[in-house]
Amino acid sequence: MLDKSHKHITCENCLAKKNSLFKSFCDEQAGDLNAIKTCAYYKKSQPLFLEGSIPRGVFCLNSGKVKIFARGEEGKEQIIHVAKEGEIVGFRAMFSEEPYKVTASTLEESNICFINKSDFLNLVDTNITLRNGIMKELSSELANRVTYITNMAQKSVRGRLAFALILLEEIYAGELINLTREDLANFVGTATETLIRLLKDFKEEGIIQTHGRKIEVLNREDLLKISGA
Amino acid sequence: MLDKSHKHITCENCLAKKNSLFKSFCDEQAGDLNAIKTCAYYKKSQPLFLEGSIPRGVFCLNSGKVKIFARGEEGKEQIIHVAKEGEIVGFRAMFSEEPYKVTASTLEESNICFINKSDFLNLVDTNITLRNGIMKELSSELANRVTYITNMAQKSVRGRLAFALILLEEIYAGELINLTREDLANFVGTATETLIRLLKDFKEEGIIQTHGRKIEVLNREDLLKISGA
DNA sequence: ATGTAAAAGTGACATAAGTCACTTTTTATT
DNA sequence: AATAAAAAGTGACTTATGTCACTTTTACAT
Repeated sequence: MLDKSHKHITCENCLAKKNSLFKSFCDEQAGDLNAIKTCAYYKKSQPLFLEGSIPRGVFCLNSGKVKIFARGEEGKEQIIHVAKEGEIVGFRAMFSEEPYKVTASTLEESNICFINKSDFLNLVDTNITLRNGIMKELSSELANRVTYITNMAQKSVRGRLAFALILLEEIYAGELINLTREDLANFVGTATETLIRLLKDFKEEGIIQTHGRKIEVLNREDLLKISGA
Repeated sequence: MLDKSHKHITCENCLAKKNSLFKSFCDEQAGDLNAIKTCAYYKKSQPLFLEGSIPRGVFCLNSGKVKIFARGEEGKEQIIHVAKEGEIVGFRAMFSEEPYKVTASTLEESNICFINKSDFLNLVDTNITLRNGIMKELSSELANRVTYITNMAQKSVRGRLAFALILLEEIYAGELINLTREDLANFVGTATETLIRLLKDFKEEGIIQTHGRKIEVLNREDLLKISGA
């Protein structure tokens, strides 16, 4: 296998930049960013950081997918978010002086850059656009989580699965949804067996189709309806 | 009944200030704040703002309790937070250019001050301590919601009720918890009937005691154990 | 004080979803 | 290619929780 561990990504040419909090950066600013960031290749299932550890900086996803999860009392993972290229992971922890409350781990091979905490905070202090972007991002995540909580509290598992598939279809834009059944169950908040049975129902109803483990959404409208109920 | 509708609270003397985001404010700053804020008395069950409406400023609770809730598909309230004196309600919406995603409504009679959006944003722009406090607050709320989501997804209703009672005991510090059974059910995320039955169990187990509708926690340790499971 | 509406509480019943114990299939590794 | 290990999937069973249809109690307005 080709060793991609030292693949270099320059911020100026980063394809993910346009979807990121750094989208406002001009070439010069991107150059500055490039100078302070480091780059790393992650294999599938490698952690970026662990719950309980001390935050040292932020992770900027150039390619790949990363799951962010907490653990419930019995250690069961609760996946809070699946991050894709362009997203900055772990910036929340930069502003609270606390250890991580969640773990981040790659779902597939990924290229991920790292910006040191003090460099990042320095950037936030000096760049008003970036700062406003971050405050807006924090706010809108907070609003998203209200929906998330309401869904968890009020919807059936079937409804939550439908909602999760809609979200994941957007995250996997173009590609097929590629998660283990266990990860998907931990995102939806249910038992793996229940999840498999519900996926089977959706298949029989012609709403989705599977290609091995990968899931293709055939009828987004139906999912919306089911998620609404 | 005494008309309290024009009761004036000065920020300099505000008892809630020490628990608020303005705790760092010196007397002079408190005076400036006092000059821009307006004061209002709210009766029980009055809204501060409604889901879907345009945010015009923030609300600073001098006394009383306020519930913040979203509505699920069938219109069922999901209470996300119960705010108490000292808390600033609605500041999240100041940074996203979007309508409110939640409704805020008093749970009891309350004295609540209002700071206009532009004045508030101006304050945030010019006062670094306040701004850092807000970013920290946004971050820690985000972290809290991770726990909230995990609880909703993984705990039994009994466990969630135990957890909710622990939170509410802190919010109603000293006083007895005073919520309708419906509100409590909408906080826990369950049916009112189920909630009532579970409260009965807790009473029979000697974990809580009721005084009319008000709830007194007798054994916090047991609640912690139940919430853990 | 009294009537009315809202809230609290109870009972019976249905079922969505969890658990356990498996088998089968897929995926990696030597 | 063979083997082990992980993931996917199935079946049987239990139960926690929601729903509906009530009664009783509490709180408030006239």
